[in-house]
Amino acid sequence: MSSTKPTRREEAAQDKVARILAAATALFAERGFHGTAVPEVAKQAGVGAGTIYRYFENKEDLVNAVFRHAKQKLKLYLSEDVDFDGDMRELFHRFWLNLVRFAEENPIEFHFLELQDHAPYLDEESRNIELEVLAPIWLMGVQARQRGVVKDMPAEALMAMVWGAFVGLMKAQVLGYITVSKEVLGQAEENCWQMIAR
Amino acid sequence: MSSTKPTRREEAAQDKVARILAAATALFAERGFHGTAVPEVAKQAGVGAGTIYRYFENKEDLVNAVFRHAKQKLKLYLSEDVDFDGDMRELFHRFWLNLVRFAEENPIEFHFLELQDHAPYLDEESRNIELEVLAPIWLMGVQARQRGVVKDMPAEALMAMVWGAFVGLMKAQVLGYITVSKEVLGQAEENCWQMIAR
Amino acid sequence: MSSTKPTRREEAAQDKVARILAAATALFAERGFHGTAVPEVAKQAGVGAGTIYRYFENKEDLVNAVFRHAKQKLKLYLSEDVDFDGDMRELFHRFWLNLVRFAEENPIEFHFLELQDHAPYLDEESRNIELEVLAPIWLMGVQARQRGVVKDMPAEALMAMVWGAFVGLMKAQVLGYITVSKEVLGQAEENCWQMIAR
Amino acid sequence: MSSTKPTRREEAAQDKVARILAAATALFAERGFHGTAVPEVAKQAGVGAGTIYRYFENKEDLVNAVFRHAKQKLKLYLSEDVDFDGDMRELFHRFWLNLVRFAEENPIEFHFLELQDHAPYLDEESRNIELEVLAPIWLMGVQARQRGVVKDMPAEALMAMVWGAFVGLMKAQVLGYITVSKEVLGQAEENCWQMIAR
DNA sequence: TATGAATGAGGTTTCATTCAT
DNA sequence: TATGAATGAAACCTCATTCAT
Repeated sequence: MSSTKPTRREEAAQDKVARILAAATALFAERGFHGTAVPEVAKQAGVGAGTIYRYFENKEDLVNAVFRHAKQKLKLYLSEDVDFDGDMRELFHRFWLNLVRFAEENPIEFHFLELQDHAPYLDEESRNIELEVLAPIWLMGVQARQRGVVKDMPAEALMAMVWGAFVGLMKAQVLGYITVSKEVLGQAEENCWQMIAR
Repeated sequence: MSSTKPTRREEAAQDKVARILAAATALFAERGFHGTAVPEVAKQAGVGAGTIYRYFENKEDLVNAVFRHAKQKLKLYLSEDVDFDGDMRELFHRFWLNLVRFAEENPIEFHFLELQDHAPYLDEESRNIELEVLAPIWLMGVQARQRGVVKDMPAEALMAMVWGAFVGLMKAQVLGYITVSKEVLGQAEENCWQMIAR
Repeated sequence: MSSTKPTRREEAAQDKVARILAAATALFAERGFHGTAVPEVAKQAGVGAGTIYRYFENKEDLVNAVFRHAKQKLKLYLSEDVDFDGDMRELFHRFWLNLVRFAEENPIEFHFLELQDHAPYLDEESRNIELEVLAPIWLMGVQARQRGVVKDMPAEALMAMVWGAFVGLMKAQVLGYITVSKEVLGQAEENCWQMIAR
Repeated sequence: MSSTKPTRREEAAQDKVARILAAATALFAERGFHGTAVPEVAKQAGVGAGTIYRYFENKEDLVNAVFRHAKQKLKLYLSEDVDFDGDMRELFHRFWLNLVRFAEENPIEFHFLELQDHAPYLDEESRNIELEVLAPIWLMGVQARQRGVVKDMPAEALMAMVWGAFVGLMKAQVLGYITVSKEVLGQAEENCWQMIAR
């Protein structure tokens, strides 16, 4: 076997990084980048302030790691069980379910990713992963256009509207305006499909 | 009467407040609340740092004023020429146009309002105005539900999705993924209507 | 008159900068660059820690300012009443007196300048002034060589030895090994002349 | 007997201490005491950071050890082949050669020792060794005075000037102002003798 | 009333030292 | 015994706020 068992030290380090990332994600999501102090992250992660700087160059490096970690997870969720060769409505359903599951199982990551203005601190690697996440969705959009199942608009615009509608629902729930039940989510999916379907 | 013509001093003061609000809106929109330094706001507004504190208690008070100012403007735009007694599709069209016009004519305010997490610093007055803005939209939603023109879902959810779809479009444009032409906006309106129409 | 009287604010600022420079010179001379904390400088200067950063970009900028200020003063002292066309022994005497006067009247600056390893933080402007200080001494050395009054060695080496001998005396005094009286200084001058004279 | 042949473990420990001292000397010489981080010393010495604390109480203890080690070496060099009963010029020549050899063969130690302001961290043992190093030079000075071969000044002052002249030469070389050849060093010795000789 | 220099609390980051392995 | 990850005190620096002018 190539993956021999890691030493206890390596385990501890991985655990520590994981705890730092989790704490940072939660605090950045709640208060934004500038509103979060590094020692607060350390405290919530249960480590010393200096420890964070053993694993991350600086605060920007940390937030980029958080961003990449969350996007990577989103990418995994979105790509689950998708079949680009099958029925488009079915594919859309798949993506919708995957997105719902991601938002439900990772509300903090979802909130963090929906924060505006990551741009000022994202490095190139982070910008690349952003594109990787969008790629399969974009592929679906393009195929749907080609097959004539969706409206005659830029695929990117249609995708942006669906994504936005979903985010709008989630935001309204967070703000307490609505409660998003399973049933509402199901209806919302059909609504979105009708929004884009020809 | 209280509204006799203002003295030159009052005019100067109003001008100063206006410049401070404009500068603050732009900077908060660009860098967020915590990422913006009060002296920077003063510099961009062309006033001394201390002057800001003559008109606003502190930084939080300033951001609340910016929030209220932007929301008030949005409220004005949205309420223009709306007729709740007429055709629902027509009313929807009206709201859509008003929203488009607001976003086009006030991109900075629009961006500021779409920033997440105003919550941590909003005071009660600011939260109230938020509801005032939503009221007419909510009224439209409720009426449309009653008349059976829209889908059988919580009106708030439908409104949230439409709003979200519009925001999604705008965001995709800002991020450079699409260009939102007049034509696309018109199609998007019809798309959104199909999303919610029964 | 071109130099109208400065406002009280300008006076206060100049006074503040002077006090910061004085405090920084003393502390850097005593404990070195890395051994001196900026807030300590502020405290000794009687200003807030932040004030230093209004006048100096950062700690490095401060130490460069200290260096330049001290070197500039040394340059003024050294160039007083020197006559390059007269007798070389007389010129040497003049330089020696000037140097003695500088060290006596500005012991802290002298000590600061004799610290080793300014190099790591000196910027170009600071390196330039270093050369300006050496220029007249170097000129004396070269002339003395040409006229055949001093030994047949590189003028720079002779100058370095004289300078070093003087510094050695001062250092021995600081360390408590000797007391350098006026008389000793006079003898030392003659000794140094004999060291270099042909 | 205590000095039986050392075990391999003892050898390893001595080697480790030697490497730590060498690394510390180089880094302290280059960046000063406060500018040098203990983990950097460890890295350059090829040992773990904690290891340094097994052999030295703390950073101050380490720099004292470096100081003593360098001074001890200097003492060895200086005392080589000196004959206090012989000719003074000959003795002076001997000391000069020894000093030159030390500086040439141990440039780092020489640089370290010439750093100003060791005082703040030197302990008593270190101060004592300083005196041990000066003792033979001082003895030469006193004898030369008694025999009337040198000028009628405090011997300490004469020694300080010679030492300073030599240091001045070395410093000018380090700063790039001159190149100190064997020939220059020989002339410099004669110059120094003329400086102090009656 | 308006200014912006001054302040010092608090932010990011480093590093001497410890201690589990 | 040797390691180096972990710590937290303390460094440098920023910025919300005040106040003399």
